[in-house]
Amino acid sequence: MTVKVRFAPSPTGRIHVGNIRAALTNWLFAHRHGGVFVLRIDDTDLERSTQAFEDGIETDLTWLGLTWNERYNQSKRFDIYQTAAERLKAMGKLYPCYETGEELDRRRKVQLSRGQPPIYDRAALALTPDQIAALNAEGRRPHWRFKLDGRRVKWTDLVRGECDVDTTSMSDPVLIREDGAFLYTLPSVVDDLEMGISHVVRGEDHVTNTGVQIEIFEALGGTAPIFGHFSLLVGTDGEALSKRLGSMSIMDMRDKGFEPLAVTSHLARLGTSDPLEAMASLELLSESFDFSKLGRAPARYDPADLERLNAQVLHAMPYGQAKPRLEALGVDLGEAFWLAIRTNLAMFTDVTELARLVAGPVTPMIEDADFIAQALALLPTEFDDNVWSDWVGAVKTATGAKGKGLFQPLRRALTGMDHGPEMGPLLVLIGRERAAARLAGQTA
RNA sequence: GGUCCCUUCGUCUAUCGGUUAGGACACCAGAUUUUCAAUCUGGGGAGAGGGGUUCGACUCCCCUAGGGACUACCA
Repeated sequence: MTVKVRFAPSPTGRIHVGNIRAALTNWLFAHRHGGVFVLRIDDTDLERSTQAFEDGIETDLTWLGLTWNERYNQSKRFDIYQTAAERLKAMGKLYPCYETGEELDRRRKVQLSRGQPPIYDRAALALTPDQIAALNAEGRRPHWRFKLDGRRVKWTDLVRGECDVDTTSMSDPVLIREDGAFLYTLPSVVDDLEMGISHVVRGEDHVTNTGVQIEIFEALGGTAPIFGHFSLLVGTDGEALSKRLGSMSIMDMRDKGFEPLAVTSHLARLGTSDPLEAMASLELLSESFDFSKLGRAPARYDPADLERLNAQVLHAMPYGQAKPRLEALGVDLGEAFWLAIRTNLAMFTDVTELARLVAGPVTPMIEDADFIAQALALLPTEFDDNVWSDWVGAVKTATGAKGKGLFQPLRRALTGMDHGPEMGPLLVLIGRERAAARLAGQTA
């Protein structure tokens, strides 16, 4: 079976960790099976959808490397939905309702206060053709509801196994609004059918929808795709993540300087039985993807894990990949520099600080002037790869200092800091002239 | 109020009736002539609670507690 999946975001905001996880899971699954990944912009809500958010979705997906093979806008496909709606109307599966929003709201509250489930009572189904004609004559425009069969709809879910939803416990869903706008449900089903979507992979917040959607798939004479509902993410305290989602947009992560692979590795591995580690590419990530590895319990999203993964990505980043970015920051000090300092990076932009350690200016920290003076006198004239160990050995012999007492003052004098990259390669990069100046107490 | 799902080390998870309950990350300790990083070695650390079923339960059933989702003319 050819795998064809879709990511269908609505351009009503920037995408965040919650919905990018859906995009990622679909992408990984598609690539694992040589399938097709469709980007379907769900802009049926004309009022809330904006071009800027639509562009933002493309920017974010592209930044993460989640490229798409096909792309659609639902707002350009209304005629297709209209045709499907007419078919449903002809079958009597889609029926007009004239209650106002306030009315519906009031009824719901009454039901709730009586301890009853807030389900639509299907009053509109009792309307006679004459009544409907009268209502229309009054200028009232209906919204349209899909008449549920009222049965247990079953499917075998890729992550949840055997599932069923009892559609008798649900209201008939509104498919078309009073103003004629299509609500998400119908376009989603029609497009899945029309585009030949083989697998619908999404968060478990859609399991109830699946029940009604399968009924619509079948009403339209189609076969429902295979469904997979992964568990949602929660915060570090186990509370719903949705409350903090605003601060976790992909855009923010990019602005803060996180590596895209850290973000994707994190979201791909979280909640799975695979180790939470940074992968070198999305392809590698997709090779280990398997629905059977997904847990059913909500997983905790911990930003600290993202930071760790980000560091991992940096620590393994080859020079060729870093070079253009180093150039952009004006700190491309060569491959030896990159290899010497990359394991000390948490964020890529940390390189500017580390570059300063080499190129200056560094204000030395010197406590024991005599000791440093002795060290300066012993500084070799030839700076080869062994300069650090040769020099330190000589200083050790001359002063009797050892261990921390030996290394710490030298590091402080040379870098002005208590910690940093390994001194061996660093000293070579600093060079004799600057090293000597710093040991002499000068800022260099 | 109703429906559905979930609950194993701090975290993500393995286990699919009989295990010293395994791994990864984190943490702690040690090693690698200082620190940071990396690496290696070792260590502590778990079945939400209560009832059943069974020779035997983390595993099956019920109840309770906690968490999540859904219950829109949002998606």
